[in-house]
Amino acid sequence: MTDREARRQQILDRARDVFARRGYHQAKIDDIVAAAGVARGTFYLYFQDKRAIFEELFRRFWQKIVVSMARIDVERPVEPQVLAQIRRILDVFLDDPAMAKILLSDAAGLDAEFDRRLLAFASDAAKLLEDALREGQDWGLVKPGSPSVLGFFLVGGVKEVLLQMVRSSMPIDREATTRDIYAVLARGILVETPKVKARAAAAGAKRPKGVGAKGAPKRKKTLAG
Amino acid sequence: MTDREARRQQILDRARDVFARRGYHQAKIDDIVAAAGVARGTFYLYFQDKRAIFEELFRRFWQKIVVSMARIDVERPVEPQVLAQIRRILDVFLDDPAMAKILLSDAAGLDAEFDRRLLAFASDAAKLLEDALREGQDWGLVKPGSPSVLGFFLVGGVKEVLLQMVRSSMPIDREATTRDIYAVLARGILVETPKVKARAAAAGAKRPKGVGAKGAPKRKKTLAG
DNA sequence: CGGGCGACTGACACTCGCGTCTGATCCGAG
DNA sequence: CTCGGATCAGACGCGAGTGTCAGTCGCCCG
Repeated sequence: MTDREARRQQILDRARDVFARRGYHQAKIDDIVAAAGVARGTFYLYFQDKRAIFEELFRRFWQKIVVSMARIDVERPVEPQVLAQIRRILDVFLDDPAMAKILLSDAAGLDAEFDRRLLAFASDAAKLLEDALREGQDWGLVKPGSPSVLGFFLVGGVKEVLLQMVRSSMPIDREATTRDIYAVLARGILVETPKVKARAAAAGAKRPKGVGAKGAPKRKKTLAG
Repeated sequence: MTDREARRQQILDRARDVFARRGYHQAKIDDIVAAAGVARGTFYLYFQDKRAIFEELFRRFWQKIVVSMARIDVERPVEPQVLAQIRRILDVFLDDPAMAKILLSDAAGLDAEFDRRLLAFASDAAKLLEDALREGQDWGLVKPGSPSVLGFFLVGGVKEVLLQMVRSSMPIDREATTRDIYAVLARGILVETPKVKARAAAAGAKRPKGVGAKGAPKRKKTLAG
């Protein structure tokens, strides 16, 4: 039956490409069978319908992600563990850009049932992350703040960075990106300065208070994703 | 013609609700006309097709966002400006949760043309934000790191927080959320500690290095969105 | 009063893509 | 060579959903 498995895999691979290129709704069965070089009927020999093949792709990639996860051991130095974790996630997504794009931009909005399942995943995982952050706060490793807000922020940040990287298909320095993300986690992006109440009216290149540049354009971007 | 405008607005409002509830693809013209209490034909008197009404909703909301934006003046204290900016964004989205949900989760993946336009928006805005961050780095206000990675991270973080808030429709403390987001921007989430190379093997509740709790579950959440 | 106008209606014809099915073809095993 | 299973090409029927169009209705104006 290794023959059958190979054929199945071939169709899966091509379907993945089509989904990534066109998006779920624009991807027609005809596109998939054409890309896979098989007849229409053959497709239905291996998969019940379009939804089923999409779910299988989704499930397989999800599995890779889950495997890449490791709990942080607070008894040991945390920084290298977190760096390694970030790097693993980057690798999983960037090694399969097509699936990454599908997961990050097409997965939502398929239908009510699929959305429901994603939401369920999301809320389970959010709760776990919340607990992890709360625990970190208890240990004094994580700063105060609503754990759920922090968690969503981190998750969203990583998602967006990955999505943009995959979309623009520009050259990616994974090592540098890992460090950048870690830097945000660890220290934020604004320079820490003593509480200088400097009203700083006049000119001169004296830096005012310790806060960052965040201009109008920023959120523009936000929504475009 | 105020009559005509009113009718148009009525259809727009109801369509917004339907899109928010069902998502773009699941929302049928029949759903919209039923919700608006008009006949099928009437809909086409006011809008060319489903795509057109969606674009109009999108365009209007986008306008509100653009208006809410203000450039950060580095000559004046930055912290209050950034806090106010975060708060304005929160207000725009949370005051119209239906549109927020549509924008944040249904906008991508409509079709090739719409995606293309979103990407254009995104890359323009990303470039502007990149410039802002780079400028901030020149001024010493923003820490080193790839401006584009930082920018995407921030944008993604804000998006995700908003999306989850809108989705779960739980009670929201806008003031506290504003502070939480600012805190991440300004200082990250991990507690800063001196470079203690503490290998810290044994037990004991001594805190190791200054890094945060980020466990396996986290990314699970990531993808679910 | 009646004729015309424009907003509105909803049944209808049409398109599109899905999933099935049929008969032909290919190929390895016996 | 022959048989049977897998595959092929593509025609087919079908249901969902769209956009249209002939017709209705209330209103105003002469």
